[in-house]
Amino acid sequence: MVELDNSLNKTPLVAVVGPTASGKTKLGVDIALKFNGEVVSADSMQIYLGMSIATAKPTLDEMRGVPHHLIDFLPPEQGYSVARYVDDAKASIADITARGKLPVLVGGTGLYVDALLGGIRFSEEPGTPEIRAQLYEQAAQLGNEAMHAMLAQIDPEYAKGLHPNNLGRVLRAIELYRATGKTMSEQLKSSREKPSDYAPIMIGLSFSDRAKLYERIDYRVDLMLQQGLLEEVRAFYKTHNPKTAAQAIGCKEFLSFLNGEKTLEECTDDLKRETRRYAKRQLTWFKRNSQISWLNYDEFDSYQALLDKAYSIISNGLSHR
RNA sequence: GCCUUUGUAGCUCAGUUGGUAGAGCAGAGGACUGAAAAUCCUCGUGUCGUUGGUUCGAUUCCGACCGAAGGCA
Repeated sequence: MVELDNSLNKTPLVAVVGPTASGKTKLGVDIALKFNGEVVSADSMQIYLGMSIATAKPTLDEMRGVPHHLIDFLPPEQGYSVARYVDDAKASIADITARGKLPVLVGGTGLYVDALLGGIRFSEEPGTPEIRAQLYEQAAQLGNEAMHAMLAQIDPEYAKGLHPNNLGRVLRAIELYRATGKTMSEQLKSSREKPSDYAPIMIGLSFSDRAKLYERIDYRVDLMLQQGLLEEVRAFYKTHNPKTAAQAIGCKEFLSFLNGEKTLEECTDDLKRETRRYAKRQLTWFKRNSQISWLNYDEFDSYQALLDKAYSIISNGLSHR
């Protein structure tokens, strides 16, 4: 099959990305309302049932009647993965598009967004917990350096770019090789052989003054506490034994308060700090993506002005496809 | 008012037996392919409160002043 102009074959969609607390939820809904769209979340924590305050899930009010996909559907006991996300999101997008509506991807999990929009094809092998467990055991005995050296035997190119302390990734690369005979370097190459199915219009939301974003984060954490974050966390641990979901910021920080190890104030400060750091990591991730049109709140007179700019970027983008 | 302690990086504090200084935290930058709100790497020059004095040389010793904390009146 020959593709004359692959933009013609691609599915248009809007993606709203950016750091936590930058206002993606609101903007996403506004865009969906304006362009007859539905929201597809790209958030590795909002997929889970429960922990609604901690993960800042949109409330029914905030959704304003716009259907939201990939939110609040998985029991916290279950693990999840990028590969599964890509499958799930593809299905949602196909469904939305088939009904003649515009998919609006909204979320801050950079890996999920890029894997989906970049058309990355993951290995067929769905992850092998036995091999992984065995490797971790081995690592506990031999140490990080030894495991890194082991990887260097298998895949020197990939090992070169990895610090030995980044154990998770060292072991994942060994695991992949043992399970499939394929090195991570080979996997990285083959994952990008096919072009993406999507023609995204990407909007990044942030602040040119980092301190402003941090103020918003602090404010939002205080708000979460007023909304009953602590009760939510307490109840969550009582009824669940979460795996991935336990990594959620806003969850793990309060554990030491519930244990009596720290005061509520200390935990709240921890939560704010961790959220700020998370926001910074998100910015680092998205900054390198040249497809993103950035809109900085503090460069607009009002939210409406920012919204108008977003609308015009999208209208423009859609008419060129 | 007097006495004591104290004033060093955004914060908490080390330190220099006199040769202009370093930790933790905060913060910044970066990586990222099946746990990603995770995981990991790199980054420390600041009128050593101000001002005089002693000294070849003072952030370090001495004096005064200013600020802070405590004590006595």
